Amino acid sequence: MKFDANLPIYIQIMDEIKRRIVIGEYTSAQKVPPVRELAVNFGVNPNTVQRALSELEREGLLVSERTAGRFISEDVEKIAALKKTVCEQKVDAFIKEIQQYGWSEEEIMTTMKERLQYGKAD
Amino acid sequence: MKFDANLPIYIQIMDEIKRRIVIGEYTSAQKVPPVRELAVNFGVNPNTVQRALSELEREGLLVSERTAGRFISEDVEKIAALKKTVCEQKVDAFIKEIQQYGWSEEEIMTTMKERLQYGKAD
Amino acid sequence: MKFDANLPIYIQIMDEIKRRIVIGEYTSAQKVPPVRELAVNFGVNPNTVQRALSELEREGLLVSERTAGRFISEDVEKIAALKKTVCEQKVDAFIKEIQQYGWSEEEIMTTMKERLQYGKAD
Amino acid sequence: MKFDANLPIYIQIMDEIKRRIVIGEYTSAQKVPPVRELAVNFGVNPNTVQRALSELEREGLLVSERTAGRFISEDVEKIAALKKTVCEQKVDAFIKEIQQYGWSEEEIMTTMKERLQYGKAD
DNA sequence: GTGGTCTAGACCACT
DNA sequence: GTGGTCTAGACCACC
Repeated sequence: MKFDANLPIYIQIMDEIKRRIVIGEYTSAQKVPPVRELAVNFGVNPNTVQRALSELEREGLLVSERTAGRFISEDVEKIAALKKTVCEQKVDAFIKEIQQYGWSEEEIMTTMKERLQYGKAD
Repeated sequence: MKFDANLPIYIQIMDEIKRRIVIGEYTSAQKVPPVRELAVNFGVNPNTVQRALSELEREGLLVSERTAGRFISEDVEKIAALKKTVCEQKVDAFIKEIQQYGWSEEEIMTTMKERLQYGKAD
Repeated sequence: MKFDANLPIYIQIMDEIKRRIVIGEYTSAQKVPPVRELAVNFGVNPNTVQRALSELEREGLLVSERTAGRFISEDVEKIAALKKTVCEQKVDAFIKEIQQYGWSEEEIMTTMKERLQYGKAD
Repeated sequence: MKFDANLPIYIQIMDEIKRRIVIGEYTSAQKVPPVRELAVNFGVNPNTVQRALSELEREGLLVSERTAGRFISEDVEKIAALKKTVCEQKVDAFIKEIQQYGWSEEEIMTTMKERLQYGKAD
C-alpha cells in the first residue's frame, strides 16, 4: 500500500481498515488478521499496525479477546454509523474542495451525473 | 500557502494559479504578479514559481512578454476549456475515491444533496 | 564542449544529443549516460543537463525510467523523422544565410560541388 | 543590427559591410557613409566602426581620401575576389557543419534542391 | 546509483 | 524591474 507523506501512517491504516469494514471485506464479528500479517501486507512496522488497531478499539469498532485475537465489533449500529459518517466525511471534503472553485451546486450535480452516466471516471 | 508533501510544489502552484483563473481572480489578458512576488507569497524559491509558470505557458494558459511580465492568455476558449476540464478532473477524482468504497450513485447523489442543502459542509 | 554565448546552453546540449542520435552514436533503445556523467563531460551543472534531457523527453526522443536511467526512444519512426528534420533545418538555415548575399541557386550549387569534390572544406 | 556575443563586434561590422559590397549595395568607387552615421545605424560606438573600416582598408577593400571620406575600392578584381572568397567561406562552413552529422554529399545536394525548389526556406 | 525536485544566489538582456 | 538562465549543493524515492 502507498501512503501519503503528510498523514501519520497509523491514521492511514485506520482509514484502510474502516474502508474494508465499509465495503464488507471485514464483516461484523469476524476475526481481524493478526498484527504481524497486516504489518507485512502494509509494509510497515508491527508497532504502527498495533497503534492503528488500538485506536480503532478505542473507537469501538474493534474488540480484542485476550487469547483469540481481535474481532470486528458485533455492534451493528456502530458499523452502520461508520458507513454513514465515512460517506459524509468524503462528501463534505469534496464539497469543501469544489467550493474553493466557486462552483454552484447545479454545476457539480450536473457534471457528476454526466461523468457517472458515461462511465468516463475510472 | 501550505503544500502537500506528495506532489511537486511546482505542480501545486500550477493548480493554484489555475484555480485563480477558474474563479476569475486572474482574468483573461490580465497581468500575473511577477515571479519574485509570487515566490514570496507562496513562500518558495523563485525558480520553483518560474517552473510552474513556464509549464502553464506551455499549456497555453499564460503568455510571457520579455520585460513587461506575464499575462493570462487572451484565448477565451482556452480559459473556458480550463474551467471545464478542472471541474471534470475534480469530479472524476471524487468518483474514483467513492468507488473504492463501493457506494452506489444514488447513495452519493443523495448524500451530496443532503449535505449541500443543510449546508453542513464547510 | 564549447558553447555559444547566444543560445541557452541547455538548447545546445539538446542539439548535441540530437546530433549523436543522428550519427548513430546513440541508437534506439540504448541507454543514455546518467545526468551527472553528462554534466561532467559537458562541463556544466547537472541541472542544465537535466533540463536538456527533460525537453528531449517531452519531444519524445528520450524516455526516462525511474531508477534505471534514460533511454533513446524505441520509436524508430521518431528517430528517422529527427534525422530528416535536423537535416532540413541545417539546409534551410544555410539557404537563408546565402540568400542574404543574393546568390543564385546555380552559384551555390556549383560552389558546393567544387568544394565537395576537391575536398578543400575541412 | 543584432550582434553575436561571441565574435568581436568590429569583425561583425566588417562582415556586414562586405555583405553590402557583395550584394552591390555599396558599389565600386562609391562613397561609404561617414563613421558617425554608420555608428548610429549599427547602434555601436564610433570607435568600433572606425576600427572595422580601418581593417577593411588594410584589406584593400576601402580607400580613404583625406578630406573627401572613404570609398569602396575601384579595384574590380579585388571586389570580384571578395565575392568569391566570401561565398566559398560560407559554403565551407556549411560543409564542415553537415559533415559533423555524417551526411553524404548526395543527401545534402538532394535536400538543398528540394528546399530550394519548393521555396520552403525563408 | 538513478532521475527528480528544491533552495539560494547570481548574472544577463531588454526597456 | 522583468523574465530567463545557470551554478552549487542538497534531499528524496526507488531499486
